[in-house]
Amino acid sequence: MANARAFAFPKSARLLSRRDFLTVQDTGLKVSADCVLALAKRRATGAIETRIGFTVSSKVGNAVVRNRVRRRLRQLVRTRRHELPKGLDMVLIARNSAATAEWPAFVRAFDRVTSELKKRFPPP
RNA sequence: GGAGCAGCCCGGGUGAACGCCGGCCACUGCAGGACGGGGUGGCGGGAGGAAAGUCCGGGCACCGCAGGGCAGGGUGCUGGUUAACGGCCAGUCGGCGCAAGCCGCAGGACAGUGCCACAGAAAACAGACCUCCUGUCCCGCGAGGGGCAGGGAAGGGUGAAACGGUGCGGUAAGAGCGCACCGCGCGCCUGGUGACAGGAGCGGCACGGCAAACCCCACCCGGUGCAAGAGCCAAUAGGGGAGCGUCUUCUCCGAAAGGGGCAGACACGGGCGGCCCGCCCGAUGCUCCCGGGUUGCUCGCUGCUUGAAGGCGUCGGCAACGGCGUCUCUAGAUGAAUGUUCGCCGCUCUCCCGGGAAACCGGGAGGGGACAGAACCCGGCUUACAGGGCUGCUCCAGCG
RNA sequence: UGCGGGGUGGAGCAGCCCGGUAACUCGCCAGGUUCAUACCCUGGAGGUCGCAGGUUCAAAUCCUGCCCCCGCGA
Repeated sequence: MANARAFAFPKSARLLSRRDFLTVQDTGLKVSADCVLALAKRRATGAIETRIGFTVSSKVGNAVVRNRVRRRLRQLVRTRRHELPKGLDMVLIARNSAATAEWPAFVRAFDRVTSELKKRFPPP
């Protein structure tokens, strides 16, 4: 059943409230990669699923640009979510350069974030 | 063929892989008193002409509203149109353009107040710096200069603007002093619903400009906004603090001190969501302050023949628009869906190769493809926009 | 989503209401003073008044439409 929808990205795998964003941003671990800034924190209880939220501020561009950046980030997370460590809360913040970045730049940035997080949060 | 004006329309298409939001249906099975929630599958739907800016106008919702007045805001040629508008349509006037057309916050300056820098003699009510003319006196051989009395405002100069303009006559010099044309004012006639236009006449020039200065006039406007508001809701929960006056008549309890009740007066406080008059309220209740709880959920919200809805046809109207008939049903998110990646086709630009005298044709490679993302819903306005299409019209040139 | 404030030499700010000359401080340049520097004294340069259009004889100022920055409430 899990294989049938391996690339799904339902709401249960996303951060949805302002409180969650703030705790991750205040106490989480920073990983910087080109056009993206990632923040991660291990979830308090023994939850398995990694939850991810996106932040694209108005400094990045107008509404069309912001939507495109957020959809590309979500596409990355959707297809390669299984590569990330389990049981984390993450926030991906788009930098200003994300407005003009091409698709390969997003892929390289995600590679950096993934390898860095695997070092910081090794599987038990 | 070139240059230009106006109006309308389009805003890439298609395929694969993997996804997101919502609706309906089926199966599954979690919880169970019930509403419900999860998973899987199937079938439909899923951004714009400006969705933008938030500049106006409405719908809808709550609050307020006996009545009156004052503030405040808006609009501003006329007539229509509309749910309404600062929008739109038609016309008038003024300006620009050879023209098609375009632009205009375009009421009132004898209701009042105010301002008009610098320059200039003088800046709004008339006045006279240089000067012109007449008479007379003085100085000087003379040319001429000066004083006084009077007439005049044509000429010079300053300015954005100088108290009608141009021409002819007239005069000592001049002056609407007279005449013609133009401008201005007044009433009359004609046309028009009206703004206004045209005509003949009279007056003999008085009444400078600025109201996108205060203002006056006419008309319009209650406030706040879907985080409105309603339900789940039991809750006006439970808790702490402060305030609720004075005097008088009558009366009740009491031996008295004092306490209570009704009514009135004067204050005080509160409410009437801009203010005032005015009105209402003030003792098992009311008002204010402190403090506590809420990642709240659902409806509103997106269609039940819906809705100031859209398409087509027809009728009325110059048109905006309206009547009738018929067809269509068209996104509903809430850390916020409507995509991401890779191909192909079409458009366009550059380069290379081949053919050709050239226009061009065939093949290959590379690049470009705008402005911009619904957030309660409509009607407008304004602003941004690669490229393309259609219709009508104007001017110029050539040919027939 | 509603509302408020601001944009003036390189920097900070007046002037705007009530139209006519853009003032001040710091900084910059030149000269003086000093053996030299600083302080001080004298003189000078430097501003499309955010952009566009309009009203007016005349606009930083008044009106209209845009752009940008900052702040506040729900």
